[in-house]
Amino acid sequence: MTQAKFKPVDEQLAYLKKGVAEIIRESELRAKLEESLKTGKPLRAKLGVDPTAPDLHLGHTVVIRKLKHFQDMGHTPVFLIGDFTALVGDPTGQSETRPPLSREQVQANAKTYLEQVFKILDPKKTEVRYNSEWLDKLTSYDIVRLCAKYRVARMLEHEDFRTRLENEQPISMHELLYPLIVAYDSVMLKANVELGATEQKFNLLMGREIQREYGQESQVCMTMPILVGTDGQRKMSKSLGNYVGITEAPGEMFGKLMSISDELMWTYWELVTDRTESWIAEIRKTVAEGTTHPMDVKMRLAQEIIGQFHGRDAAKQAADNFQRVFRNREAPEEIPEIRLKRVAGGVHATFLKPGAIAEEVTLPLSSGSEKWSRILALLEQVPSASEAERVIKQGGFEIDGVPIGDPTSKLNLEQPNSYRIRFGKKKFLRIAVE
RNA sequence: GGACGGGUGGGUGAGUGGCUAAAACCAGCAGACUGUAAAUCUGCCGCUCCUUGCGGGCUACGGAGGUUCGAAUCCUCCCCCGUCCA
Repeated sequence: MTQAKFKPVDEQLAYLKKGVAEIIRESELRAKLEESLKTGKPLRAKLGVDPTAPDLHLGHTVVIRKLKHFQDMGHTPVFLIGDFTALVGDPTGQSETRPPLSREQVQANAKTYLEQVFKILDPKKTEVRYNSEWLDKLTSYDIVRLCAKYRVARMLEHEDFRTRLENEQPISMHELLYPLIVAYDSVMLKANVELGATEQKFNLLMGREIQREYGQESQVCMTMPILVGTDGQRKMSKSLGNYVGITEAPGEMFGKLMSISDELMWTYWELVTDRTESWIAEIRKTVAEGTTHPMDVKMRLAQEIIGQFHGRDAAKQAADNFQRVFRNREAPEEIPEIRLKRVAGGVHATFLKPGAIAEEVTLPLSSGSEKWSRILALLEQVPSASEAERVIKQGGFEIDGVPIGDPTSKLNLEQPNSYRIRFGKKKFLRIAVE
């Protein structure tokens, strides 16, 4: 434990400030860093996450990456899993009360969450905590005392509560408890810094006040911008369908990242890569001058991001594949294959995906040939046969490179053959009749 | 507990007895354009069947009944939400 384990305060501060939306207060952060440098004691940086859904997307990583920055600077990342608060439900940004999760769901989510988080954080240096550790033990007495420390009027100042009141939408009692409980977590963890997205500001600030009430020095709040989703409009979220999941296949991620607008790409450089601000500014200048093509910069961005989760090679491969399919308009090198085989009482289908386990189903098909629209629906390549028919009518269907516009065209199930299918923009598959 | 307002397709939201698979907008999908995109334009956008047609059937407006030739629209009961008053 020597003082040399920390870098000079200015250097740390510069590193920690990259991409942040707001620091409350920067002067306090500086003071804490100085104190830690002097005593050799690392700061405790808290990030609380509710495992309400099992899958992380890039939006979540913005703030996790900031926690990593603290780790990089030698401080202690405290990764708090809100297994208790997940049962309460964060009202932030919610227009409705969330359906409560069961303990089992929360446990399961927490596990997969951590696996994903450790793609970014170093598990050996991270303090992982669960807030049920202390929240389960609170007595009614403790809860009443905690509630006594905050005023209703102030609670209702929270924008989400306010707008819900205005819009005549329901607010449940337990939702008012959420910010208080999150603040209490900071007390229990003795957090020096708490990270969160900008929408968490209210909750983070509450931590400052409640810590003071419990005789602790207030934490510094550091908020990160919300990552805009691939639609370029709204925040990235799974329910809006504008997300890039970090466990998604490289090819999938590549496609999604390339679909963001040129303008939005700069935000992604800033929030989900390790490039410095000056590096980003430099390359942005060359694009503005026309010496670098935005598409190439975007492909590079996609590669860098994918590399974080899948490794360099996979990222490179995804890039090559993208080049092939979308720029050269060829079929991808490896496409999923479905083998169909006539059996008694139907047709047996085997799904072969590159790098995945084969799956098998039996389809209730009796006639010798069947319409493509129905086949694709039964194989769950489209939501419904109507949908498939629509796409076919609109020219989104090709067999072996030949557009098929006739919705009545059929697949002969008796004649062994192999077909290379393009369905819509992105879907390629091979169907083999045996 | 009382008074009032409300619950429509993935979302917002129009529609007060037939012309309504239900306006409009958003999202989504396909095609065109392009440097992947974005933007723009065109079309589609409940499910299903076939002879793919301004075709047939089924399902749908919180739930259950009822009135009617016919109900998202009228009636009854129930459930849910909000506001105000207590």
